[in-house]
Amino acid sequence: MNQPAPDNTARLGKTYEPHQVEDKWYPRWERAGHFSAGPDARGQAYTIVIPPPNVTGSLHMGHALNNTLQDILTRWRRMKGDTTLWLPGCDHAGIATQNVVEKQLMAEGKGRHDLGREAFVERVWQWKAESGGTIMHQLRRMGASCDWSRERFTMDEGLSRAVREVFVSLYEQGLIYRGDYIVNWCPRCESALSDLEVEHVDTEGALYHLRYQVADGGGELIIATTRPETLLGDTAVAVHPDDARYKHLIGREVELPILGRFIPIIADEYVDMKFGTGALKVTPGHDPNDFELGRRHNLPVVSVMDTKGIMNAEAGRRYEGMDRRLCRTKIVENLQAAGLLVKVEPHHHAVGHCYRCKTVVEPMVSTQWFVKIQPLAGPAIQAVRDGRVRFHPDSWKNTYFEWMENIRDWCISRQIWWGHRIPAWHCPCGHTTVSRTDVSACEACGGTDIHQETDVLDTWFSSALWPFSTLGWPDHTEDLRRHYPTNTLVTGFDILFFWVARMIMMGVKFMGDVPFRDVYVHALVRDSQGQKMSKSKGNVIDPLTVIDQYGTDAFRFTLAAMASPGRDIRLAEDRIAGYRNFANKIWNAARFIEMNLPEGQPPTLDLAAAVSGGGIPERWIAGRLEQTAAEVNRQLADFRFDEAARVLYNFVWGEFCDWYLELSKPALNGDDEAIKGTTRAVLVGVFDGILRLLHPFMPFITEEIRSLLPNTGGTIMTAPFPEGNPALVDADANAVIAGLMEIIGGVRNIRGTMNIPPSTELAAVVRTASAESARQVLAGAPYLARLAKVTTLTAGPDATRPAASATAVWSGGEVYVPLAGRIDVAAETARLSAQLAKVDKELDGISRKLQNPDFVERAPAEVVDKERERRAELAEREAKLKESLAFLRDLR
RNA sequence: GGGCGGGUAGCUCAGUUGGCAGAGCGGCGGCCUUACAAGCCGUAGGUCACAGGUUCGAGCCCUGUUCCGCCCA
Repeated sequence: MNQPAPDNTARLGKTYEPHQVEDKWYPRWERAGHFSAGPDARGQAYTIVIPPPNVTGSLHMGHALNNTLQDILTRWRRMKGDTTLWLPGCDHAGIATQNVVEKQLMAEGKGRHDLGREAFVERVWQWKAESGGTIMHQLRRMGASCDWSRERFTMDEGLSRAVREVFVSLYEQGLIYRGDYIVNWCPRCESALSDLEVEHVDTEGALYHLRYQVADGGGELIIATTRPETLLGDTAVAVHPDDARYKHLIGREVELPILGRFIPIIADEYVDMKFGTGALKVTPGHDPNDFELGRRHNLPVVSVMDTKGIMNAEAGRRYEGMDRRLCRTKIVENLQAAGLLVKVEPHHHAVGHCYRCKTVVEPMVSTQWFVKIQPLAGPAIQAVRDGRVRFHPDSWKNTYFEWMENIRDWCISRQIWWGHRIPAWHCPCGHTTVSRTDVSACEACGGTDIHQETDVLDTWFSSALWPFSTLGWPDHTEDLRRHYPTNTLVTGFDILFFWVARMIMMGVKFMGDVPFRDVYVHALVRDSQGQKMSKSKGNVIDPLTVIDQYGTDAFRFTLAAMASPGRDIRLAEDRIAGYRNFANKIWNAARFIEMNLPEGQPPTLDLAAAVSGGGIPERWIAGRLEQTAAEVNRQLADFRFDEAARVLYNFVWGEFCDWYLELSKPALNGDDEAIKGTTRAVLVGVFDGILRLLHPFMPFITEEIRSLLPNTGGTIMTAPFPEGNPALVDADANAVIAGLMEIIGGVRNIRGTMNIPPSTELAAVVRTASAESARQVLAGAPYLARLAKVTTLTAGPDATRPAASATAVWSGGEVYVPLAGRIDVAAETARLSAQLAKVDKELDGISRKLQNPDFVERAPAEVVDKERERRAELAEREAKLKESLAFLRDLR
């Protein structure tokens, strides 16, 4: 400890300045190895794997919330003595990362094909080395206590080995297949997307009604479509088998406009008779539903676009080479000219967009790799049903079941270069060799003219393995043994399907156990208007700006306090300012304590011992600390970060600072050295408990203050977390303090409403229920003097009301404040009448309740007793108020 | 179209087996009180979206309506 400053001059500054403190502690913690789970086992393991952010990403509010909560859990469990591992790392984000580097190339006037695959991938690695993973550094500013020695990247050698093992193993078991199917295709990325990677955006489109001529003079058929340009790929028209309007046409043919091809009219129950005209054009090449329909009816598949969304030769000479959008315009014009366009109706529909680049997705048929998902989904559903994985809030399991039960096969191949290349080698003989190690010859024919599959895997394929691949799987490592299954996954609901569900499937499949026990699902952070933050809206608040402005601790506390389950967070800036003030409050409490410590002799830190020699306020505050500690533990165990934060805030500010610090002053300023000593000890002891309780939420300020005050040495990061010792809870002290608070409140109320300046000294006469109570009140004289400026105090069961006094009612009796010459009878009458009205209103309600025989008979006895007790209290209060009012009337 | 979540003080939000409607910010009045004016003391402010129902008792449970948001098709 530094030299204490002389004469009550504070060594600590008047306001808390977060920046140097933050810059100072983080590197110290990291250097000291406090973040590392270490190789040695100590206590039980507690493990969290980070939801790996994109390597291209930078910290946004979602990350800030997500990682604050993980850090609170991690720091809390670390202080409780667990071997905690919070494993950090990034995701290689295939399409996103490739886009970033392609943009760079574009600026140089080059495309990726100019470089070739190998050079391009090399370039991406180079980009990653230079600018990737900035978010990992930003997390440090959040105070995140990740074990950086175990940082992982999905493209690391080890994780890539895990990917290969899983791919080959699934392939060998027949759970991965390759085939021609219709998939979501992004013409800009020129790659397939999984169903999940398509964002449906409500769009104001149009429904075109087109006239098709039935062959052999059978009249005409009007079909309705939102995508007229795809008619070039139509291979049938479908109607519902029960549709009387069209029954007679089934089996005949229509002439496809423009191309003049003849296609059959088929019947299928898929057709919705109520939609449009009830006649559906069928384009198996460009619509997933039509594709299924086409399979059922053995229809040919015609693709009329290339991979960039440009019409191809199948579209006919007139349209070949046109962009699909232009083609739509042209074709509508041409149909109209030919008299084949019946009408155009406005139409709402959801249009699929690429979630990475927002391009309108084109369903296309191509050769892709798929995971057969049903056999994996079953056991993963079971794991949640059994409670082996629990969701918090619990209701998310419904969403999980809903999705898992309707899950479709997962398209895992992507036509990009950055990612895990599929370990399959194609041979001209037609055989494909899938292997854990690179091969140079076909396993079927031995031919060496083979080439590796050019597709890479969906990034989520590797993310799905994250909870075990990061721990060393497929090797049987010590980390894996100790830390799998991990304990808690903290994540946003937006990746529940992308990631959480797939991790459960893969964990159960390859590890034989779930990847985590608890999934805490947090909400979205919105702006103060409730809008989703987005760059295009310009309403993004940068977490780093917030940190600069208010400090990391205040920011973290805000996020924790607002993390109520099942509700989005509207980030209101004044809320952050409020918690910045809270940090300052804590700082000033430290300042006060520091000023009141004697030079060179730190007080004992044994709180229990100190309390036993302390006064009523000491016994009270120590007990309240323990109750608070118990509550905080309870709430954190239940993932109620908001409740834990609130309990702490209220205790620290509302009880410790507002009351106890004031109550400690008479002793600290007195002459009794023994009392001074115990008071100091309790002050420091309770405050140290507060710092430890707050540490998971506010790591920096708590460490800084603890280092400045007497303590048992070492970092607060590994100081024991208070569990709440019930033995220190003192009901008698609580009651005495509660009474004291009432009396002080009563005097303050009189002072405030009667406009008596705080500086005016008052006398008070307290009527009590007993001599014992009077003794306790009188013992509180120094507190009343300080907190209510009552300098003359008398108390007793028979205390009489002085003339011209204002009255306050407390549960033990009344408080009279003589105000000779000052009392405004009218004002005092009004004040008491207002109180009386309130009491009467409440009393009315309770009386009515108690007069209701049904309530008395049916409600639980303890509830009825409580109400009776309450009524007695109120009645007494009412009587006292009436008495005081009568007294005032007599004064007139 | 199907599903989920939400509507509580002027604003942002709590309200955990149904039993006294709360906090912060803002408002109003008073205070530089030897930790803190980013503070202290006091105080006002509510048809718990609407309509029914269950219950002795509903912000909470049930049904319907309405508005907002999200997910899926």
